[in-house]
Amino acid sequence: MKLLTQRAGGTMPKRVRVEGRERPSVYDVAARAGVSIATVSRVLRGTAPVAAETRRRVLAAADELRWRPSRLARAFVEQSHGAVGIVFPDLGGPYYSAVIAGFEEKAAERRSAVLILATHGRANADELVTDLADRVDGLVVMGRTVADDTIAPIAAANVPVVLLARAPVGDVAAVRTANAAPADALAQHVLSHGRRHVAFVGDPARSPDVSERWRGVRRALQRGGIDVSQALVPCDGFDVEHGYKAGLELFALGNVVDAVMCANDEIAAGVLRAVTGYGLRVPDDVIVTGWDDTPMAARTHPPLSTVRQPMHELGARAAVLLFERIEGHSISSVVLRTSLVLRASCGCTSQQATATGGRP
Amino acid sequence: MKLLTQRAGGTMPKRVRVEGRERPSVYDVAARAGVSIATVSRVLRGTAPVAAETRRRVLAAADELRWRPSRLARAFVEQSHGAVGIVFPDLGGPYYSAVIAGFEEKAAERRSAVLILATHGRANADELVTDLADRVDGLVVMGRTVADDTIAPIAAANVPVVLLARAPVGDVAAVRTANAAPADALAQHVLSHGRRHVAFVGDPARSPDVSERWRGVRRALQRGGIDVSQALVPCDGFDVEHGYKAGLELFALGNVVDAVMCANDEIAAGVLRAVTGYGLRVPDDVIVTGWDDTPMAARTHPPLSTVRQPMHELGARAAVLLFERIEGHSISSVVLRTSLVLRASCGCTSQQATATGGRP
DNA sequence: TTGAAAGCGGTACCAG
DNA sequence: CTGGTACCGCTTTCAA
Repeated sequence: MKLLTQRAGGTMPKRVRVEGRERPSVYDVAARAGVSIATVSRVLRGTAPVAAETRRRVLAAADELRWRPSRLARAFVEQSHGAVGIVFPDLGGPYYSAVIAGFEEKAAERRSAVLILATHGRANADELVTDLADRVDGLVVMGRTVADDTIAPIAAANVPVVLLARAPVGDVAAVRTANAAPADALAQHVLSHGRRHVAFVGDPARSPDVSERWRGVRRALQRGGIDVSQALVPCDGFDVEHGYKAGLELFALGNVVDAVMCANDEIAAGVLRAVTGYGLRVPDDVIVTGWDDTPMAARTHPPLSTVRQPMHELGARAAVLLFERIEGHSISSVVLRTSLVLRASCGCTSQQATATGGRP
Repeated sequence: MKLLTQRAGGTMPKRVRVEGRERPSVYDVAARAGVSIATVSRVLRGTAPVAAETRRRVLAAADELRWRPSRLARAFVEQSHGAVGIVFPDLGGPYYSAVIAGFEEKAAERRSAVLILATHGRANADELVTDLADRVDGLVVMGRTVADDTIAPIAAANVPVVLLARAPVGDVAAVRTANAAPADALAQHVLSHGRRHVAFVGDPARSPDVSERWRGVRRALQRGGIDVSQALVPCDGFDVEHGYKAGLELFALGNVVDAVMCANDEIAAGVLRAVTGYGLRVPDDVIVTGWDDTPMAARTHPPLSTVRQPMHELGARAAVLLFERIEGHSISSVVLRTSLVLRASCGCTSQQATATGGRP
């Protein structure tokens, strides 16, 4: 054995390495097994037939040396990171968790790692995303997390990109859910409960989703002959606190509002607190609606009427599309279906669900 | 210029490459700028002085070719991934979000990418973690996400590891918060409200944190001469739904319970619903307490008495420790301080906070 | 079935 | 200040 590994002009690796603290390499394993590095590679990858005995020796050597092929080297030679990235504005809240979970699940199936970047409104977000693009085989970017001007060069550099929760731009595909149509339907439903003073709480500038929802709501209100000039109530965030604040302000203004449609469930929960804090009854005095149908929607008092969107699937589909794109297939955008979930907060007692918008 | 790049034996790269669809490499840039690849590297890294004019030419060439050095190659030659990993059982809920946010913040400061792995109780979690360990410069592992037997070989292979929300094992450092002491203190406080029938809702087998909390509670109860044999109420998850179910079962048994201490705030919120659903009053009939002091704790009805732990800092400290370890420094474990937050759910109206446990 | 050798795209050392 | 070149650890022809 000793002889084998030392025969001149034979399998001896050029670099002589002392088996010390260092991480072993293919050369060490090859030497120990008395074979060439090519054979070691073949055994590990199963890419070509290897004699059973040789195979055994290689495996034994690898095991004894506790060798694991360097991912760094392998990634380098294969020109593939074996990882995909996903960019969010934030990580908190049930919506993001669900989307990420869906994405992560599909990535794990493909044995791909997931790089997560939450921009948190950092000033250098664009830089971080550009940076991330260099580290992954493909990238999913949510909503308006980064500027289109940042995405364009990345996509142009042949990095597969899939947009999430927004419209496609150029030839960059997107996965999103229906917004305007179900928002319109929900608003119409609110009107059908006899309401005429409807407010929408949310910041359309914050996300394409919200922007579309507001558009749908406004459309329905206008169709109902309602003045929408005062209907939009700003809300700087998507969590309960921001909803609560917005709710307080809304009623502090002494507004006569008999329905508040919110950009998501958490804002709605906050508004609900504010409303009841003012001694108003829901839905009798004021209707409140949410969006997403997160678990909390069924638990508020009263339970929230909302629009269910498949958050988990949103992430999963984005991942699937991304991997198809990475594998060289051409992909096209997807709009997922949503459904109205009517509960007590709009005055409906029974739950009904109606599919709206979206072609899957 | 053309001549320059073609002079024999000169700076012409051995590999002749047609400037086509391919990603440009240093060789292309060097050729275009009429310099050697060494100079290109120097310009980019600023690792050695370069003449202003040369520098300009290199930059121009890089720009024209839209060249960005390959991260794959750089990582390979530098033997560094420029990324750290973090392993969680799950991603939902405010606790994980906050911890991740803290971790991610520090990672971004170091210009390191973050690889997230949520095991979701997958059967092959250990395999995924071992896999992840090959892709990062260091790893943070939360609680009992994976078996110690999985961690050991990773740490033994010289991959920096920091444990999170659990005790250190061997020479692997950990960042955690105080549990037993504040749990003991909180339980004692509950007893001071005259309660004698105290239950603890949570699964100690699920996380070291919960295990310690239960230990502290039990200690206090026993010290108070209370029988703890029936005090532990199982709860399979950390969310509101599981808390609700556990709460229902607890009272369905016709138990005479006058205080329910929960493993976290969300479970407590669920229990609160169940309790009030049974027509019991909180805190008059039953005291309910949580843990974490997540934003929701202040919003429940009545607001939750709980134990505040610095979730964001937990993630941040883990990151800082990990980077120190990656940089070769030796690190030691940290226990972060927690504090009691007493609100109405235990019968206290005013909020008081008392630091407990932990040495920072 | 196996070995030799050519890269992958950078970094950094050594001369000049 | 600049060029030549030896790696980094692995995968993959090409020959034998």
